[in-house]
Amino acid sequence: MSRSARLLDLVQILRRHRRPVSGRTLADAIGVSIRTLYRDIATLQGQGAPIEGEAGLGYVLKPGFMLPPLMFTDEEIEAIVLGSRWVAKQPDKRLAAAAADALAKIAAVLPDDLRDDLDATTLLVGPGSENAEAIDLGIVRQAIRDERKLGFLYRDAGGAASKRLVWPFALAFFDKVRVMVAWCETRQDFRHFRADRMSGLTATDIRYPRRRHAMLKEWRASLDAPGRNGAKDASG
Amino acid sequence: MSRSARLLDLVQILRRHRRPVSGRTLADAIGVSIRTLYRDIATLQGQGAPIEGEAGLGYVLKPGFMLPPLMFTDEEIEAIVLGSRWVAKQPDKRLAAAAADALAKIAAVLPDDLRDDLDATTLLVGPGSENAEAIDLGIVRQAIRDERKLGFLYRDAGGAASKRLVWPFALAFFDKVRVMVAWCETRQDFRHFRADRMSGLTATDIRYPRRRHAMLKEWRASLDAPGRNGAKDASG
DNA sequence: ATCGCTGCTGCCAGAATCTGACAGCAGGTT
DNA sequence: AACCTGCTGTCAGATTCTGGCAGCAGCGAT
Repeated sequence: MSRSARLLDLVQILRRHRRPVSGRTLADAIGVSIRTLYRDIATLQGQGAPIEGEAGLGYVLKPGFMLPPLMFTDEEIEAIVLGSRWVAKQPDKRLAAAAADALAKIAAVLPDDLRDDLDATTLLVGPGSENAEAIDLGIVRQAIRDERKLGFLYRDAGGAASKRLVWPFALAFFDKVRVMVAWCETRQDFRHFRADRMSGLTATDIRYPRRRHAMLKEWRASLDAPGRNGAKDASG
Repeated sequence: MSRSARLLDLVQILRRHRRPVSGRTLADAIGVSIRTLYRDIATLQGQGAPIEGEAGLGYVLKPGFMLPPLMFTDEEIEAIVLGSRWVAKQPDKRLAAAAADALAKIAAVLPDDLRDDLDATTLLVGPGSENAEAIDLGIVRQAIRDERKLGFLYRDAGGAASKRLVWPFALAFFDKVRVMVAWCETRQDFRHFRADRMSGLTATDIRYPRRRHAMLKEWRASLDAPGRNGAKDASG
């Protein structure tokens, strides 16, 4: 058995005991000498495992779990982060704090570019309707990641349809409705588009000339300025 | 630099390149021989990293990310799983599928006892009100984990208060309101209790005589039997 | 087809690391 | 005081890792 596998085993064994376990017992369980066990414990502590040893008693692992190395796709990471953000906004303060802590741990090991991707997935909570969107939001997310222009047909609240070419930079999640935030080329302004009112989505190869991150920042600033009224649902 | 750290570095370097990178380049980047690089690539592939090598071209890493070993508390894991379950129920099918995949990967490496804990946190989506609960749900979660009785004061829809001693076994999340599901000793039946109507929460040391998992199963079965009417909001 | 580049595997000796045993100290329980 | 336990240092042997070499196969360009 490899050393790394043995370390995970050790954590699992510790998890199964609430009372202190002596090093001798642990060493026998994983089949190594007591000396090596001490080294393993030290390694685990170095990796952040909350193991405590007390002389005369033994070792205890604070409730928790060590996740082994896992491979996630971008979308899976995005789903986890989005879900955790939602939990972090729930009224259950304890669980919300736990979600925030978990997010911080994940964010700490994420490469910068992926962290930027996640910033483009804003989480907003508010009242929403039940309509399910017919379009493939994967295309929208890809366009945001690649900073490419996106074409589609938009039907506004009044039912009037219009053709749009936009620079998408964020996807917001209301309770039931997804909203894409973008710079609209036709209107020369920020607009947001309800996903359930979009159709005929067309990904283009044309990169738009601005940085996604900068636009997001600018859009947020525009939201804070009540006089300007910020972005509005695209009807104009 | 340790081998494990080097492997993570290797993934990071691969992430930064979209075009194929030759093994020679990678080997120089991490400071090892080409032979060792081949071994490292093989190890990573063995751990599930989607690295592909083509003769005459080089290596490409499919978009994704390898999470290094991370330590989470029980509550942090619970928050992540709950959030992912929420995402998995969203109308955005692509992201929902990603959330389900991520959950499967996490569940695969979770010890059984922790998985049971998570089953006790049911996710239900439906209309809810805005009331924030005043009690500490951490106590409820702890009681569920320990399978211990819980005492509290409950105010029903009509405003009448009653003292309760229950065997809690699940915590359900509606959109805005948390609901505890438990066997009520006084009423000798399953009941669910809105967290915002509970007060004076008292954790006891008394273990209740049934297994949490069995009660959860029985409760779910009772929900499917319309004649019995299942558990109701505790007013009787 | 030929050439060059690359991925991939087997082999082997030296380097690096891991491991077990022993000794000794400190802190806690009985 | 006696005992158990955590923890550290040291050192030789076992194990693993590493680099160099050789050879085969697939791909693209000439």
